[in-house]
Amino acid sequence: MEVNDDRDDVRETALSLRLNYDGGSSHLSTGDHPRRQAATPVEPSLTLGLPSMACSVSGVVGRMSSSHSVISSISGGRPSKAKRENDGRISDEEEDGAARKKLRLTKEQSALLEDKFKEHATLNTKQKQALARQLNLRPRQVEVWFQNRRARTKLKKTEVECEFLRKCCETLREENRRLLQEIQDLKSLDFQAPRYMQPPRGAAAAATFQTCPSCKNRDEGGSPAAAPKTRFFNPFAHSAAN
DNA sequence: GTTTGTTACCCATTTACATCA
DNA sequence: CCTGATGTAAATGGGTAACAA
Repeated sequence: MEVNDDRDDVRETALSLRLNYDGGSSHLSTGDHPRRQAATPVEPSLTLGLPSMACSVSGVVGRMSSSHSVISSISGGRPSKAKRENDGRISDEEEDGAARKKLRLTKEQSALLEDKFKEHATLNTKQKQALARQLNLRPRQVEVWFQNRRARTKLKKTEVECEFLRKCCETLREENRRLLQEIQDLKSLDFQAPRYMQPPRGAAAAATFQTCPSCKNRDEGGSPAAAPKTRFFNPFAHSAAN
């Protein structure tokens, strides 16, 4: 068993994964199983991108190509706690009788998986098996990688949407403040509006204000609603009274 | 039409490990 | 150097849907 002590490799792989979030268009592949076709497609990357996410990964990828190892490394660690039974998913423990070890993908494996993910966010059985052979991994590992990759994409998308909504909220809040200030300014102005525009004062108000139709209907219909009558100002009635 | 088994997927969570203070 | 905290990716387990027998 090879112990991976190349921390830079791991770090660069993790970095490239982060930088590649939503980096390419995702397509739902045509699966060989109907269930796959019915699966929820992973949505294409958002056009709304944060500047920090648009940075190029070419430098990272270029450095990644310096390594020539192909077989993924497995690090030592604690023994596995559980294994799944009657599931068809074979754990490391079941497969080789040893404790579960966490596989660390090589840079080449990660890069190829990323490339495939950009082409298709999901894989059908044949694609999965072919990719597994190409990467010297088990199909289950390829499947898990794609599942986790879709989850990361979804999480990133959610974060972007959350940020977008936060900015929308702030914009609306600012607009609300502006409008409230505008109302305040208008109220403070003792401008002489045309008479028909002016709200009635004193005794004239009683003759000018009318019960709104809905309240009127409710009252006449004997509705038990105890809400106070809503009255509204009818400038035309006021001007007609004059 | 209903039941059962299979397959494949998503999701939440756990686990293993690297990194850093 | 050691250690605990933290972040991240791989892996697991549970649930569900579609389909065939």
